[in-house]
Amino acid sequence: MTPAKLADAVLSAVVSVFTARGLDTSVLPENTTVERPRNPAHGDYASTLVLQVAKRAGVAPRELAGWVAERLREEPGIADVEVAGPGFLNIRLQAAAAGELARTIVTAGRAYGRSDRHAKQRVNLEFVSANPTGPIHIGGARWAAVGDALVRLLRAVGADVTAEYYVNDAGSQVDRFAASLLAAARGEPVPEDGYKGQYIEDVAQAVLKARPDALSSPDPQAIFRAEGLRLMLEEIETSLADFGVHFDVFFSESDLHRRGELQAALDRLRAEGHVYEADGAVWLRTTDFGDDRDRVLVRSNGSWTYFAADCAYYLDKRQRGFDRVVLLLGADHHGYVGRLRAMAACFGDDPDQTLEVRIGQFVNLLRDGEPVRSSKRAGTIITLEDLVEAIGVDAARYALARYSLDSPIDLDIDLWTRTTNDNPVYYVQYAHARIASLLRNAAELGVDREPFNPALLDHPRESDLLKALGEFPEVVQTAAELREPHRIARYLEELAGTYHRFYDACRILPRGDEATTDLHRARLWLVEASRIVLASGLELLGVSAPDRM
RNA sequence: GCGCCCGUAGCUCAGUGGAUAGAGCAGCUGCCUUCUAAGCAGACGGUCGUAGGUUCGAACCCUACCGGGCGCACCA
Repeated sequence: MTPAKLADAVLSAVVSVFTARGLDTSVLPENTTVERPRNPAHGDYASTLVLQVAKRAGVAPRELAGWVAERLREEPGIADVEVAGPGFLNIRLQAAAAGELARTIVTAGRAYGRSDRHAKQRVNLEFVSANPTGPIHIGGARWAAVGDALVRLLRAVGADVTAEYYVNDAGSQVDRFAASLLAAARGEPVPEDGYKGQYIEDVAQAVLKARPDALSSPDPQAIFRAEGLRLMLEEIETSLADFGVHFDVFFSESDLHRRGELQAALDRLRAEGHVYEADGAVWLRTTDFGDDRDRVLVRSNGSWTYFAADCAYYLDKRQRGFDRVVLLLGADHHGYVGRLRAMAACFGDDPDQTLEVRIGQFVNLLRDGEPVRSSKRAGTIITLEDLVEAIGVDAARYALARYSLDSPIDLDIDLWTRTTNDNPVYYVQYAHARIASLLRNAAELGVDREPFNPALLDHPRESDLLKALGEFPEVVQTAAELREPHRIARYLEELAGTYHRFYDACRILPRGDEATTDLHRARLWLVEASRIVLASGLELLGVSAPDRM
């Protein structure tokens, strides 16, 4: 029996008690969940549903709990139900019902934990979107790891997701980039406000190689601009691909300009009545929808603001049919949230429904416990590629995805490069490799899984493992809905620990010339189920599940 | 000054109103003649920043304060 099915059984027991006693069923929720108590004395699962509804139903919680317990005990698969404390329901499953979960998981395979709950949702998830004026730095690496995991998670719950990268190829920073390349190609010092670093030199040379005529053309900077952007973007795509991150769309800001979408967005906002002119500039009255101050769309010199492009971009996404626009931004952009939400409202949308801005804290790099300064302009960036080279793709992705977005990450380079066994990802991967090895041995010994008697899985470590495996679907769903992939990593660490403890306490394969028993076979189901969930969870994070370590 | 985020074990961090608050790492004590010891067991370690409030119940929700990070352009 899965926790979800048990929760359904609890709810229907409550409904039937309410109906039988003439209580007001409208105070009941549409669905409920069961918890896994830490204390084994509190049963395999516990429900707090009675506590939540008793007061509004006008019944004493303990009395209501008693009625529900009586009804629940008749449910097949349930061994016992106790009323505890103020009205907790502590439920114990029959070993056979609990053990059946192993069959459920093995039968479902990779589909276990996945659902179509959000199948009707079309989501556009934009992340990284680093300026194409340099390589992806360590901060961008975090959004790449988290964003890609989120894409996988949302797809796991059935959402139709487009992973998108916004290429800021139209602003003045691109001019500075082009000017820096040109200067480097001419052997001149880069401009004061230009970009520094070896990569500028490299890209400049690459441009010259592709376009030997660049310096003698009528507008050299235009060539360095176009070619430089192309090369830089290529490099960014390559390092992301090496990191296992793929985007469905690289969306160019200059395309928005070229297609006149900024003007179209402005017209639309004007028609909605939120645009006015003052001091020679064109403003959007975002204060109508909670922003601190109104925002300029067209400067008094006639040029578009970056924000105007944001408006056009949002409108473009909506017109492409996305009903949910999700942005992953760094903490330095949190000041944008208010204006972005207000902008969506100015278009007539309800930002609570259509726009979601997730703010992530930065990655601080430490070397010997000292912060490492990372500045793109000064050329002292630590890039995604540096990180991968130092600690590998698996460790890097895992390290960047295992923390809450709200939490800044202190990544000590020396620690991560020096010690590999301190790394939690190995703990999880090792559990998978251990299982793979064991399954190879089982195959060699000719141990089969049939027949399966789930009632034999009644050892405490076996029950713990079954319970941990049973949590996976809800963890996936919660992680997807809250946009918090780190929950998957934390879950996997817990599952790996539970497996290691099971492995330590329970012999799985027959030793020496022992005969194969039904217990060996039953445990093999449990082991295979564990492998499936570990591999499935690691896949959601984009981390490999090795068969050997 | 205003806004957002954070404050939980020595360190790094989990914990979307439930029971005795957890994990990893560091440090201590044990466990490999047969399934991977990159593992396991045990002990140690806490006024959940402070003070109030909300309720059957608060690390979690509300208010104030303290401390830290990051933002507050006709820059991008």
